[in-house]
Amino acid sequence: MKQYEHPPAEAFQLTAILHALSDPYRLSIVQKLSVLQPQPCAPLQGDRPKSSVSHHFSVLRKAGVVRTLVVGVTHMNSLRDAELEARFPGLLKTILEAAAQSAGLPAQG
Amino acid sequence: MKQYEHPPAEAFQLTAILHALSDPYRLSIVQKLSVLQPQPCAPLQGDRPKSSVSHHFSVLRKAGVVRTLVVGVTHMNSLRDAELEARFPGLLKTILEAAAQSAGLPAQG
DNA sequence: TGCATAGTTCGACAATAATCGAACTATCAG
DNA sequence: CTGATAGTTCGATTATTGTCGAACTATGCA
Repeated sequence: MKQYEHPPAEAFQLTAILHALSDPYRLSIVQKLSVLQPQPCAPLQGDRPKSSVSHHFSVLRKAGVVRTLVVGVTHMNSLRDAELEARFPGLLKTILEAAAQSAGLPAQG
Repeated sequence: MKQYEHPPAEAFQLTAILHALSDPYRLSIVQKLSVLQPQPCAPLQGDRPKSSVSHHFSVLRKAGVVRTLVVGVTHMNSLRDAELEARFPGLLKTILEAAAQSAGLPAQG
């Protein structure tokens, strides 16, 4: 049950995080994780082939946005929200709010 | 004195903004603007050739991060902070704080 | 009109990133 | 060991970005 490498919070790079979140597909993964966590890759896959999904998760992992825990045969992903919050306070939350806002402003109008 | 096109705030795309800010050079421009605004391109140029600088400003403009006002022979740039704040509350501020934090935590240690 | 300044546009090239099929690895069930 | 499942790695292709010199545009000043 080999695990992944994850950068420590001190090594997080703001530009890498912004880049990771600047892709709509990856941003949508992060949004989904923010409401249900942890979650395997499969239900987050959408219509993409597995190799693409794997690539995007790897970008998210390397940026420090997501942590992947190998448990049995599935890979459980969760946001590294506490570490992100400690390193870059408010960043993830603000971006998620902005994302929620831009994608069909919920039940208000 | 022809002016530039700038997207209206309603057309801002979160992913485009994140992408614009995910480049270290562009992020540094935005940081400099945040402390002194408005400012022409020249003093923000760093060591890059004019054509590169122009390209990066164009990315920032198209994303809605920067507004460029042509006044006489210089192009005065400022952040569209109020509009950004209205559209994506806290986003720019949080990113700027994160940027300040990651680039050499000031006088503390 | 002529020249300097500030910045853009063009076009070519280099580097980075996204996409996807196919083959592979690891774990679990039988 | 066999088969199934979950996801990765590889390698090739394409698309998007960044970079920069050279030519260009617009304004201001003499």
